[in-house]
Amino acid sequence: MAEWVFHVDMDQFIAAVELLRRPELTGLPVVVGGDGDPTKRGVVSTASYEARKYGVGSGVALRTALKRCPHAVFLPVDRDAYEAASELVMAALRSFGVPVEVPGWDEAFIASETDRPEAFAHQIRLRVRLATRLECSVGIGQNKLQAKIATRYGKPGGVFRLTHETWFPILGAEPTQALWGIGTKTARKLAALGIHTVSDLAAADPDKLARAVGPTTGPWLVELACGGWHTRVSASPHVARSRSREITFQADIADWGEVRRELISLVRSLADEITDGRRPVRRVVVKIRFAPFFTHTHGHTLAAPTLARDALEAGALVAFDRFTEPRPVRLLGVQAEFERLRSS
DNA sequence: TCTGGGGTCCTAGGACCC
DNA sequence: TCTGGGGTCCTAGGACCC
Repeated sequence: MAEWVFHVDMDQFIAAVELLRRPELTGLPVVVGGDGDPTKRGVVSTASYEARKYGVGSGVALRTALKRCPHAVFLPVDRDAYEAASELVMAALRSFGVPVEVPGWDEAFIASETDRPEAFAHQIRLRVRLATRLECSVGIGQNKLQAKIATRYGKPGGVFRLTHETWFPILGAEPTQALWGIGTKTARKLAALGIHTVSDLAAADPDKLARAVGPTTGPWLVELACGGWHTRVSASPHVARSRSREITFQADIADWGEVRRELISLVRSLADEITDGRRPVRRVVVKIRFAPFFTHTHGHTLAAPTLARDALEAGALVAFDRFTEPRPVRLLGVQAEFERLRSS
């Protein structure tokens, strides 16, 4: 039997969870984001397929979404509800007794040996639906990259297979941004080198790309374009590197004393979240986005790794005091980096 | 398109050491 | 006495993803 990788991706996950408890909204354009008030600063987390017809998708500003689709139903983000739904989905996937890797709330990779991958994919969809009443799409591939990209072609509610043989016929003429890991910035850099399509990138010289985008990233991009991605599906639990809290103010804050008070409150709430027996924090980083929209960070490495609230607060203030230009602040964030586990 | 919140990994330059 | 080369860590920023 052959080894296949399956990528399970929930359809309009957040919107679908909301529709489960508000069935009367089914068929309407539903937009989930921020605190549900589309006149405030914030972006769309997920829009229902009905709303997407109006150009409202993930990442669009709520105010823009309101203009494009004024009759949409706007709902606040309810993290706890999505995490609970996600747990049910992942439990259903693990019930197959094969390795399940969970890179995000609404998606998972599964490795399994089978000669009938489509049949297994349909089994996955059935089991998820029975456990959660939610729909998903399943991509099938010979590695994680192929499976991940295949899902896109299966959406919504379908199954699609992508292999070494079909990779270039299906993706070769697509723009480089079709690949997972290439965004607008990298696509633009590649275009400047005359690389526009996946096929162009697959044929590019890795050394030349290394000089353009970095020693690791360059050769990796070529490998991506060839449809290779040689990492195994790993069922081992995710070990967090960091934990952060950030807040975008509804109006920019010009009073530096107020920014400082907001920081203290942020770092205290962050400390409360991470004191439950995790690894100690070795470094605290403060992030400030100034008006109109440029971001700076300053960090402070603690004298010794700790989970003590006072030490985290003091560390955050040391980092904060390295910001010397008091300009109006749009966003304030604080990040705790955990002590790294020593390998070997 | 006036741009959230929570993450991850990579890059490049400087410090520091031998 | 004006100066090599390699390794590694730290730091800030960039890019990307969901």
